[in-house]
Amino acid sequence: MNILPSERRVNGLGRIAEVSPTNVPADPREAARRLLGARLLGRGVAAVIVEAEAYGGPVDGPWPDSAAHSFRGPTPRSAVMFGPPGRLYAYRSHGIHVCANVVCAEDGVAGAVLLRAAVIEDGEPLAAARRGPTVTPVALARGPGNLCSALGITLLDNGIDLFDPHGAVRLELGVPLDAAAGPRVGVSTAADRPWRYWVSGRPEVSAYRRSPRAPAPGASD
DNA sequence: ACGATGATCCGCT
DNA sequence: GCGGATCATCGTG
Repeated sequence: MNILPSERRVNGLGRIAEVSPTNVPADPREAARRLLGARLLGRGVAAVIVEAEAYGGPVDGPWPDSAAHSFRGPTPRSAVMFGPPGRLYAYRSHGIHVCANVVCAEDGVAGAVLLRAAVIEDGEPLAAARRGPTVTPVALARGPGNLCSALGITLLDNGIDLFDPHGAVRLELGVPLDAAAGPRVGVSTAADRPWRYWVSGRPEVSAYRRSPRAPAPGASD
């Protein structure tokens, strides 16, 4: 029920200021777990991450991942993924939505974490204003596109340093949390790989949907 | 230059 | 559960 142990809580959902490393594990799977419970501060809204997915890189890298944008090497869109860790990789999905990743691998290596859902901790009226009048509180930042919308993250933020204390969008790590794990949402390849992590029981976690293009569960790929 | 394809979302049934 | 919106991106020719 609680995101953090009760003695660490602030405002029912909070986390702690003194535990705020400025880096994230290089391995995208460890980084995704580590980002659960982290606080994302974006343009008047604070939100605690409760769902994230790990993405690797090309076949010759440490985490070959055919589902990653970086799989076929750097392109103009995916260039940030090959840069230094701690940066924001923001991309447009389906022409409309913006999705946010935290680059975790070392400079020159592709590896990142897609932020999929968060609990609005502060600035809920602003998040609601961005999302629209019919959206319920648990859905404000449920889903990667909705999360960016609620926090005011746009493509213009692509490449910013999330650990810059003066940045417009910032990240503060929290205490490590237990994570449930399962397959990633909507990927048509590597669809069985359990690289999606979430905080059990949180209603803000998005629903799992398998890509209709993915092979039948359990088929080799 | 063109066609296929989405790391999605929302509304409808 | 299903399908349409909607267009940038990327690979291919």
